[in-house]
Amino acid sequence: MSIYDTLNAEQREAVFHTEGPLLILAGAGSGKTRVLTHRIAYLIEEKGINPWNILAITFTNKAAGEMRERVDDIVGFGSESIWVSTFHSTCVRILRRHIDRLGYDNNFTIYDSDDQKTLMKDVCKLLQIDTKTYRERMILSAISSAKDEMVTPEEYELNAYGDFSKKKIAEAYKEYERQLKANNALDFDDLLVKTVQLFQTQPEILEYYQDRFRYIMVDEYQDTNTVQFKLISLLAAKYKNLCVVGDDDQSIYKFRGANIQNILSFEKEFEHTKVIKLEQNYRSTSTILDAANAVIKNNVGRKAKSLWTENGEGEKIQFRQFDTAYDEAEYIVGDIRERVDNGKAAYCDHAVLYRTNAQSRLFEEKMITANIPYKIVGGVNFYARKEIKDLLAYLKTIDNGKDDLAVRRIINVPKRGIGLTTVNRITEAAQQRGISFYEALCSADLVPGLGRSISKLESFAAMIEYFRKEAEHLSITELMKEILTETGYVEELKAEGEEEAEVRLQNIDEFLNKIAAYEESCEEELPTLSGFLEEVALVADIDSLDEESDYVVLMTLHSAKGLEFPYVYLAGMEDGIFPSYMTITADDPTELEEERRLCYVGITRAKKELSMTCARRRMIRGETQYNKMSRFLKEVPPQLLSTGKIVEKEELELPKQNAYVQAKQSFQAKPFMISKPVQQFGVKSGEGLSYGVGDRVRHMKFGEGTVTAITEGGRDYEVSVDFDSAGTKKMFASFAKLQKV
DNA sequence: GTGCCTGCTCACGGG
DNA sequence: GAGCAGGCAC
Repeated sequence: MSIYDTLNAEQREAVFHTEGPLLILAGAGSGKTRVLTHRIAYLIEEKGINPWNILAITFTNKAAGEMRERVDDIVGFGSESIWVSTFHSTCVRILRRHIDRLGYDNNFTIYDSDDQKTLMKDVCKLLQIDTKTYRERMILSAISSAKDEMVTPEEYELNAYGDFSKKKIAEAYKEYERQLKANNALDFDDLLVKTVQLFQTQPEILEYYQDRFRYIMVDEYQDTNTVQFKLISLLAAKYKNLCVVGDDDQSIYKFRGANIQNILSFEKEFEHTKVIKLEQNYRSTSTILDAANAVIKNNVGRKAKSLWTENGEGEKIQFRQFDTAYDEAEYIVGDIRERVDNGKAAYCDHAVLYRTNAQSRLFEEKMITANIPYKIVGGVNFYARKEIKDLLAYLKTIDNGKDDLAVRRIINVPKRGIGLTTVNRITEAAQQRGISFYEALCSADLVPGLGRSISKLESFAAMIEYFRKEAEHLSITELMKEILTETGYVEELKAEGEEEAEVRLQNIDEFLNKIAAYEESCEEELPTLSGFLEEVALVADIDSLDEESDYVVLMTLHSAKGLEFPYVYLAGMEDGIFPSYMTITADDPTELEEERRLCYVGITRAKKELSMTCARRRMIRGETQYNKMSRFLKEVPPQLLSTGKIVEKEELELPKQNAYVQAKQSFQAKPFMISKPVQQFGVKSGEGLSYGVGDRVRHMKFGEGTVTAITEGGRDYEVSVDFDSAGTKKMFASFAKLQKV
């Protein structure tokens, strides 16, 4: 009995087909990761391929981490020399070694979208482009699309012939590129573009990597864009042992240039491609699968596919419509709480998926009140916080003095009396002399009109030079600590004493932890400053989902791709949210199709049970919006849905019950048929609670305290308690389970 | 040069 | 609702 016996016929065919181009069309949950990992094992163990010669590319860090883990499990010896990484980190690893051939320093900086925006602002100022007519983001997204298609600034200009706004963008593109290069920096798109350029201009480097990566595998192939396709085509051109796995129904990244044509071009670019379809689903119940199929079949532009499963029918899909987004969040949180308390599942068996990151806040609040451990994936990047960016700018300045953006960011942080006027004078001088900002600053005495600032500039430069010297023999952690004390950064925050400063200090501690974690994780390779900065730039969430801890996962539908959970909640199923307002109003019907594929991805994440919820009104950007239920919901056959306990009319008009029971009941199951808001029950504040304002109460976690206020908060009572040790907290009566003492 | 206030924009998604 | 740019007073 070998490990390959557990595979079905098609999966085995894919595993055993090792030579030549292979296209695997794998439906959701059809075990494609299993195929890829087994294929790697087969290559090494049965075909005697050196693990060193294998490259597996994924889209997200999360997917890469998961694949890495599974490969380690199955391969055992030698698995660490297989490259398992994202497109972007693959490129960075290559560029770090060879980008000097393209005229960059090998310790280039990577700009995130904030940096890009800052740079573009400078560009627009320089070219006198009015950012009211041409928004920085608009220009940047045009440039990004151009780079995805490998269009150079010069080509862009040629194409723009006669089109005024395109011409403007072309100008900005050119200058943006010039400044990036001057700063020795690359943006995310450049990582791919420059790698392709490197391969196209340096045949011997290309050949080295072709020989190295004799066996290449690409996951989520449907989401590759033109430059990514070019990259793998170049790498695989010599041996043609390229295996790509994709599902056109799960293509959800058209917005960043994903090109479905790549699946079609694949068979053109690589002759004699073997195509294998995986159609048996091992993940979900047939109910969930039927719903997914019913939704996706409304898309016109797709390849016919028939997913099937041997799994049972399972539970119906739960559907609820609520009055407000608060109610929705409470229902979901309460449902999870109940299932965990009943011992039916652990926290980590649950995932809450939503369309936009902004929706996470409500769930976060409710999870905290319900004392449910949770983890938000994605969202505001830790490394995008102000204090962290400041500290990173120090490290970048020390590592790469050409990064003007970084130097300018910290030249007056903490305050050292170097103002905007001085910075502008230096910028000008640097531009005139064609040197970097930092170089100009070092010879400040040559810059006219600086006056008294010169001494301040000199001491700043002396400090950076001192750090550079220290960096030679200190670890990154030690260097960072040195920076924190020498610059007075921590001192300044401590002096503020505000709560916000407190949070920032905690984040700095967290940052030090992350540095330490990086230094530990580099076992053989020496931890370097550049290495750390690179990891930070590429990894959104350094700590990926770890299996050890037990928590509910909150994330966007996009982040959820490739993952699976026994219990999945799709929240915010409303027209205007999902599908988003932009796609509903768009002229292009394919945008709605992309949105529908996203829905398909969401549904097929669920293994056992799926719940879909929506709210009649919710706050968006500070204003209340009234939404209809999502059109995708209506595409699910009604017989697959359950709307929970239907409360009869009489029951609604029953004499007042105990308010606590009522509150609990109303958030547990509020079917969408009820049009009468529960608030109208006519219960007065505090009635039915065993305690009132001024009473002493006990809370499971926070201990004893005094009730200061009770207000009616929609479904439930909101109770404010001044705890003796934990401070004042607001909580919902039904969750807090307060005991009168 | 610094700090505060106002008003504008932003939000669709990830590396 | 939040974060940021620009304007204005000190």
